[in-house]
Amino acid sequence: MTVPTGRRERKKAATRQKIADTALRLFLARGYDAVGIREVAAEADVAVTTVFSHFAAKEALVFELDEDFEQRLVRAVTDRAPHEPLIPALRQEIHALVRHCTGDDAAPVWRMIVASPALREYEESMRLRHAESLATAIAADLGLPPATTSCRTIARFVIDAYTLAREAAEPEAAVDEIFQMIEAAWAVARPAQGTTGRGTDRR
Amino acid sequence: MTVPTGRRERKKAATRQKIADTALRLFLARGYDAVGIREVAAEADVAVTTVFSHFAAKEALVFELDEDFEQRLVRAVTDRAPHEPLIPALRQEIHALVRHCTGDDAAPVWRMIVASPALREYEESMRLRHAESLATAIAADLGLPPATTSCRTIARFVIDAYTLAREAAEPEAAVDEIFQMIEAAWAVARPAQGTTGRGTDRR
DNA sequence: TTCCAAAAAGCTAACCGTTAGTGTTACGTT
DNA sequence: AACGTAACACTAACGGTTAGCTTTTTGGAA
Repeated sequence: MTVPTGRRERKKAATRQKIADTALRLFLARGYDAVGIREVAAEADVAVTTVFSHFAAKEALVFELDEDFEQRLVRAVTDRAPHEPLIPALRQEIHALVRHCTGDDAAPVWRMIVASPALREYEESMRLRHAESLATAIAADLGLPPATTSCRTIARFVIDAYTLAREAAEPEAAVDEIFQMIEAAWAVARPAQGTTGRGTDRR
Repeated sequence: MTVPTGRRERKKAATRQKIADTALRLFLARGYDAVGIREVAAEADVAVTTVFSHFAAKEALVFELDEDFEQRLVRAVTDRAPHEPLIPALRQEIHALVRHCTGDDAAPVWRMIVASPALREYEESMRLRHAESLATAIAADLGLPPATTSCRTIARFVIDAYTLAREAAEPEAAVDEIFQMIEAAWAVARPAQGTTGRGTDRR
């Protein structure tokens, strides 16, 4: 039972990386829609089925780097310091995420995403799944049932903030502006807080 | 230059209707994913290309009835009585829309949509387009530039309200709950109102 | 009435993303 | 050394979608 980096796992990771790199290179060079899966597979010297055994869909090749988005948001809720209120913690995390994807190194990829309707649609759908995870984390943190409406609402508002801020002329200012609105919305939501949560009122 | 209902337009509309009816009937009978476009075309006695000349995609066959959703939201903003505030007008419209799609007659269609990931994804993407239209209408109503962040934010919140309320245990109550949050968010947004709008402050 | 331009519909044939089915190779374990 | 299995390859297909081209229908002009 050798646990760490076996050759098999290394080879698998290498293949995956090779596919992702090849795909991104071709996409950036000639446009996402102009490059087919068969071509990516040929250029990476793998079979088409191998591509789909590593990535769920063609769009997923582009969002490979974006993997930890969901975890970061959830952790911003669960791992925050005691007595730290919820919304500011999320605001800080969204700030970091927006800053990251508007940086110069990520700009070409982002331009490609905006240019392709298929990629935009895929991302939106992905973000909605993230919103569900975030809602669950928030509800758990407050000791509320997982599908509480106010928690789901705030979670979606936070995702909206991320999406809208990126498209704004001044992303950083937009984050603050939208989070002022979210803060106000959360203040009036006041979900009945349970007793199995973290115990201290730091909403 | 005969303007109104020529025979040509009537026949075209009839063909379109026949396709939509056939498709919905087959989808409800055997499941959305189990019925292919070629089968819908054969059953409606038209060519496959004719189906796609009337509907942009397979999913659009299901949302044919939902066509005026966008217009209703926009009109809720533009056609409201003078001095009537914005958010309550939207709340009322969302109430009506939620009531409509949770009614008994629409229930089977709705169940089908929820059961199919492809349809869910398509609907979300559609709603986002609606949010953009709504944002533009709100901005125009206030005499603001079309892409004002606070207007886009509120528009997305309103769409979120529609989506979340439909999935809540008590949809009507959820609409009111979420709109309390939206009202608070809008109150702090306070976008600088221009002078070319409708002139009266009835935000 | 006759004829023409254009809209609507049809047919064929393909493209593209994706998957099922079926091997084959290479690795980790015993 | 032998075995089980994970990774990958190959073929062939399926379903949604579109391009290219022909045929039919229709509204209006000559």
